[in-house]
Amino acid sequence: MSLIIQNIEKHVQLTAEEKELFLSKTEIHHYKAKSILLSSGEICKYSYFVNSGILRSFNINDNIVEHVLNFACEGWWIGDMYSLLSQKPGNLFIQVLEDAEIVLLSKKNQEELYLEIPKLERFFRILTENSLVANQERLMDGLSLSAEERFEKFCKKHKDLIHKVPQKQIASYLGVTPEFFSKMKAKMLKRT
Amino acid sequence: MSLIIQNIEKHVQLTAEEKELFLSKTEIHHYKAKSILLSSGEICKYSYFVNSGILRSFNINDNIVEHVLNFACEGWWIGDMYSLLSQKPGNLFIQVLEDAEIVLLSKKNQEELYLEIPKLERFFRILTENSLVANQERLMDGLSLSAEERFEKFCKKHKDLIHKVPQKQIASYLGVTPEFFSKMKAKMLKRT
DNA sequence: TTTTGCACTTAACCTAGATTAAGAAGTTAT
DNA sequence: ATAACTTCTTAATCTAGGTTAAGTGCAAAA
Repeated sequence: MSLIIQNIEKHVQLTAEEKELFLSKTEIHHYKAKSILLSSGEICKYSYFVNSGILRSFNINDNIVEHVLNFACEGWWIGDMYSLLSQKPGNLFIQVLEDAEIVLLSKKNQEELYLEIPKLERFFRILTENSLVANQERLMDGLSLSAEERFEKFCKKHKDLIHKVPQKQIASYLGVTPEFFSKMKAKMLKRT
Repeated sequence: MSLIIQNIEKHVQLTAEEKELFLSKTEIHHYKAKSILLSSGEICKYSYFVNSGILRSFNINDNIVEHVLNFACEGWWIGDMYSLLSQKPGNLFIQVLEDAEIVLLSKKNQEELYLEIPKLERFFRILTENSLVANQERLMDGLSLSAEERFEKFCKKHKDLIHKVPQKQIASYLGVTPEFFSKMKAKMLKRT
């Protein structure tokens, strides 16, 4: 059973025909590490589901400073929600960090599927709700926790990622510079 | 035509009967400024839609420090998404800042409505999507903008709120202390 | 009308985290 | 293997924003 169908069936049940229809509207692609799936200024045409590998979304400040919005690994969705919904040019990049197998679902097919399989409207509603809750928590953490506390929370939540992605990108996700992150990490280790 | 129906019809069209059914599943309440509609530790049972007045959601740190998550004025929805979805105790407060007329939609009724009027599944999906996009932008702003820049953005986006809510709460929303906010504001005025 | 209590300001001092710079260590390509 | 890059570390110095504290102005009790 494909990972993406399992993912959907966590929230809504599909018949065999519905599964087939769904899969017929997706494409599977393989990408090497460092590939860019979406660039700032482009219109996002797909939702990306990760079968294997690791992706990240980030934007680049006027300056040249990157800020990581999200990581996605096995079983996660990623995309530029703003651009995907508005069909206007976004300001996110989506990049492969570790060789990846990705399921692509185009916006057009997604909307057709909403009409053909209304249950999917529910699925994506729930997916978006969960994503919103996670984002709100991260927002509040940014307002109320120190960098150390945010890092500890990150470690608990993303054990797998810590040794797989360059730490400068974890620093960026947490909202600190790589230099400060390195210093902080050393201090935390010494304390243990 | 009631404000909440107008709000829904921005995204999906309802028949006269559907409108009636929807409204029959809501309650209208009036609250005085400072009322608390939801406290930390409680399970959130309603989505709140603001007909008039102003609400805010916030949490309180171990310390005693408040952090404003959101403001809601006329035509906006507010709630504790985490608690509402999980039906577990949340950590948000929801409070009235200016005398308000509020439409309450219980979780139970909302779920019944999804079955009775599947179009509403679409409506709430779109609502949640838009909310997620706004949250992601705020998150990125927190990572990449200075307090001044965040304040300028806030002013453009919420002209109405600036003179209606205590500025210590705007400070909190922006993630700075009231003292720093006051200093920053004075500096910005002098510069003009 | 006085008092109590917030909201706001100002100012001195403090610190988490940024910046700059330079070297060490690990990767990738040749 | 070696060159060329990138990531990570360390350290000195700097600053946006926090903390503490005292004072002002104003609205709601009493």
